Amino acid sequence: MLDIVVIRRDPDRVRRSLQRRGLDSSVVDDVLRLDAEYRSALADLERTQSERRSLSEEIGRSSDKAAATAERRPQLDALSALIEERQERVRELAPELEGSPLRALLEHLPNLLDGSVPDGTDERANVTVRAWGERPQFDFTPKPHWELGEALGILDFERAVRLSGSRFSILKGKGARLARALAQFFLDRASARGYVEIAPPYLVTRTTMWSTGQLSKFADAMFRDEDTGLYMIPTAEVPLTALRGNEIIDAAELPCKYTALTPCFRKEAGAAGKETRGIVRQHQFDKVELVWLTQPERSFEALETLVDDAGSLLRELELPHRVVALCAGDVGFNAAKTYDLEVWVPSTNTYREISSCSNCTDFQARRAAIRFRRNAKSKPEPLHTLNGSGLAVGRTLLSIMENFQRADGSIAVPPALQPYAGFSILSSP
RNA sequence: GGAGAGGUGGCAGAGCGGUUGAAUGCACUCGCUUGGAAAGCGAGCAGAGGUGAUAAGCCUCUCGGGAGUUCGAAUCUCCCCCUCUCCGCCA
Repeated sequence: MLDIVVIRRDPDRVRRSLQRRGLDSSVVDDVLRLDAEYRSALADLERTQSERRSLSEEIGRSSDKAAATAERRPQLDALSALIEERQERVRELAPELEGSPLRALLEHLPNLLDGSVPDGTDERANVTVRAWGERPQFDFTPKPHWELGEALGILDFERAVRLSGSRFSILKGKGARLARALAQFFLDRASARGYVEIAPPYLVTRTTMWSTGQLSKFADAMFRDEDTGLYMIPTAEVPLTALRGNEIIDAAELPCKYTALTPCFRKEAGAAGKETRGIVRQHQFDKVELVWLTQPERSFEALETLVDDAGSLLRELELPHRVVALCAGDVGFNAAKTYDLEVWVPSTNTYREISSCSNCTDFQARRAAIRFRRNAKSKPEPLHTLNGSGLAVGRTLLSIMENFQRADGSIAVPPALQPYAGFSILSSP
């Protein structure tokens, strides 16, 4: 949620950001108009409330309260009627009330883009910041991971479909073990870099989901239980970011860094027909997430650290990859700036997103009411939140399979992972 | 799922219809005191919104959430949520 005060004071900045995202900036005028109406209605209401309040206090002070009430009766009744009327008006306009037009507009305004975000409307305009590693040279034709996996008996798509339908997969034997090893490896590295490991709920309330900004945009992408109204998390970003919601954090405690391994559930409703093969895009996948809560002035520096935290995993696993700064049109709803980490996938001869690291500035913190106090005297203010994958287990697994495949269809395990896996070669049983 | 108890400021904990946004204690901030500290003393210290200069001041709202009764609600009524204890079920 954007700060309404910023919209009031610097509407041009908001318009510019919307335009860069390729969105209609005229909503800003609607917001300003509704906001002015709301504030004038609020002032009217408060004036009337104040009048009635002083009358009530007079009654409270008098010795004969019944007489005092009777005496002021007509005035009180008139004021009460007026208050009711004006309350109704305020209710219609209030930005904090669900269902009000102003709230609806505010809810759908994406975060302000940072100035350093490159221009552009879609992923073609994304800018490669740096690349790391040598792409593997094969003296044979590299196979896609699903072929390798099925041949090795570690991936089973047929039975997964039988159990749960399309976009599910089953890992078996050493495949399952390797996935577990990766998750463990990621968590250990995150801990070493100062992230506190959290085992959060995988089901969260609508309010929690709303507070991290998932609901306005991703509502139809999420699984939800009808009975309880609980949502299955699409990423651990949700519980980790909302973890400190409605709290006022001491500045000395910042930055707070959290990590969690969780399954992520996504309907992938908009992705029909895309990437139906393999384990690239699934309804359920495991991911280790990294989340920061920082002081505002440190958040962009934190973003660079976060990207390095995620990148260090790929370096250790010796997976060739690049870091891409998303262009204006490609940066998500919550984020002010995003870097994607893309890993090399030999079978498609392309880089493929394996981590997305975003600075959400105060956008989520405002919704979730995560605030901090600079010192004992100062007012609470929203802090900045960041999140990034560190990393997606399935996508890492498939990139290891493809990058480390050998002519005989076996797969070498990256040295860093071997202590976790307990084996160095994955071959047919 | 059943029965009971309870949800008040950063924490603990009073208040149970009238100037109470809230006693008291702890924590915290500032000052006095001190060689320095502790203790002691004095002052301050919830959040949100509006207005103002992102000041002071002023105004409104908030005592789990929502609705209601009343001139007036933390206090009374109803609904919901949550926590705790006991019982049941259970990985």
